[in-house]
Amino acid sequence: MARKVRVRFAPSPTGALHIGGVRTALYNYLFARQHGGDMLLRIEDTDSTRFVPGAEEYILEALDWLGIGIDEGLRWENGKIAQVGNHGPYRQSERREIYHQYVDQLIQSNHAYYAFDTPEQLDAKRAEIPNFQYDARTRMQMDNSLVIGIEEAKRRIAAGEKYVVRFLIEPNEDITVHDLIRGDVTINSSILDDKVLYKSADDLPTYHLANIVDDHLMEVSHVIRGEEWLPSAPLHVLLYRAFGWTDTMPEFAHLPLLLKPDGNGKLSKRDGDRLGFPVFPLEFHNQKDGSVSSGYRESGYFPEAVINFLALLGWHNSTDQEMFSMDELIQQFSLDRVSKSGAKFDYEKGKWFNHQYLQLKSNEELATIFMPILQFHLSPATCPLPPATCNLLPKVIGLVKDRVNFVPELWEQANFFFVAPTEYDEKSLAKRWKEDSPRHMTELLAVLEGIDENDWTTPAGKTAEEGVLNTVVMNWIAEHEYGVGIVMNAFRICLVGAARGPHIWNITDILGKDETLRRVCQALSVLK
RNA sequence: GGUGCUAUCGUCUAGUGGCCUAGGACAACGGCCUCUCACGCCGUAAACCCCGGUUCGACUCCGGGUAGCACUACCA
Repeated sequence: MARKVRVRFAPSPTGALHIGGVRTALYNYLFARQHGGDMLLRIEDTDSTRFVPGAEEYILEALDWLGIGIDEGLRWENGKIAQVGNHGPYRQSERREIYHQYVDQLIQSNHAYYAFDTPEQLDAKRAEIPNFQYDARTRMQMDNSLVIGIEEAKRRIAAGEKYVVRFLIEPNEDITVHDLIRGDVTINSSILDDKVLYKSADDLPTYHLANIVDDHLMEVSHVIRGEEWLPSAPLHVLLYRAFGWTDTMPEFAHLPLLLKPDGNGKLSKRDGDRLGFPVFPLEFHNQKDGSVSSGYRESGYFPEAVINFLALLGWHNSTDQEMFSMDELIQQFSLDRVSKSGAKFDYEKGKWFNHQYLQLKSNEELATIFMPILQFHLSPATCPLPPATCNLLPKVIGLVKDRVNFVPELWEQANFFFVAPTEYDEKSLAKRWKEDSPRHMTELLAVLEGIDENDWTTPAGKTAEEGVLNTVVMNWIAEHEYGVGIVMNAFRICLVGAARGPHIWNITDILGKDETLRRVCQALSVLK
């Protein structure tokens, strides 16, 4: 009896969604799709003090941008949050009554107890006793219902005293968790402390309780989450046992962590700032601390590239294939091909992926994306680009796209098509602008002037070398025994302002006769 | 400190006892192409953490070290 696959991604709205979280979401999504199951999204906002406004919207929008679809729970629809499914609500802060019931169940079955020790008292205890832990060895010295009795505890609660509910863990029991990626992991219950399950201060459970209750109620079949949860997995197993839900306990898979590109440790927001790359899918303006974090979307990444890059950070299909569409990933993804060790985040590889996907896009599609960027550079004011410029765009992009990784970089590669150079690159001049260059250019001007306007543009279907311009200019060069390189490079500097860019006749094609001549004259007047 | 997880080129990884003289990709370097800069193509350099054991044979299995990471909150 195969259970329907239901997985969940359950982020906390404490800030922007970290790229590691994105990968966790992606693996969950791939697994769900592959098995024809459901992908749920639940918000774990049980820490009221850490809530960041806008984080929820951010997470949902980011997943939507990346194409990680949500079948149930909270999702992004038409620019706002929508809730779907009949296991809701899907925000833990809206499930208080549900948790009350299960906390009571645990109290009544003696799997949990009330504790009144304040955070300050606990801190004092920890300062006083090295390695202090609230557990079987110490709980009878503490201020809880095990010591004072349940009646007295209830009296104090009724009197308004703050309390928590702790899980009572029996010591000296080996607990084995089967992990789909790592196999059996066994730990002894004595190292676990009596975890706080519920805090009356904000009338909310902690992660551990809420997580188990929700996964059970939402009929989650597989828990795929980060490795940081592995140490508490045995606690979760104990919780399933205490509730009597072992029959339907989900299977676990703990994913390796994403590590810093340099040095050691988990990848963090600070690494992105320090090394200059985004750690978040979308740009995020944190309303709580005022910080701004850069995002992959705003940096010019395609969602497909981010997905492909992330998918391969910890998973591999054992072939040499590198490029995977979402559909291919869904088809081929497998938890037992997920690596066990953490992966250092290699930003350079991410750029390469984006380069690949950019080459796959049509010039027209890229033109659409590039249009606003071009407009910004050309005329930051509102006036629309002239239609002639717009029509030219796909052709220009076709000439330069193979040399960029990101759409915004198109400007640096193609700016001279739209704006005549006013300055000339020092290095290029030093290397390519010779003593004879002014004379060459003056003569070239005359040669070009003699070419009929109708012969100017390379005919469709011909290569740049097959046009009239090439024939005429090459003949002229040969006739005077000028060096091809020396003339062409000087010419290029006149048109581009530097020794770079596509084939020269591709440039003259787009510039047209008038503009080409104008630029040579201009250069001649500036460069002596 | 305790507990757990992990360990192949700089990085992501392939490798499930003989196909390994350890494969691919990114990055690096060199060459080709060429009017330039790129792209592209070709090539070079680059790794099995250490010590034992099992075995005819170990990158692969076992044990022990070591190292890295995670967890050790009324955070998730």
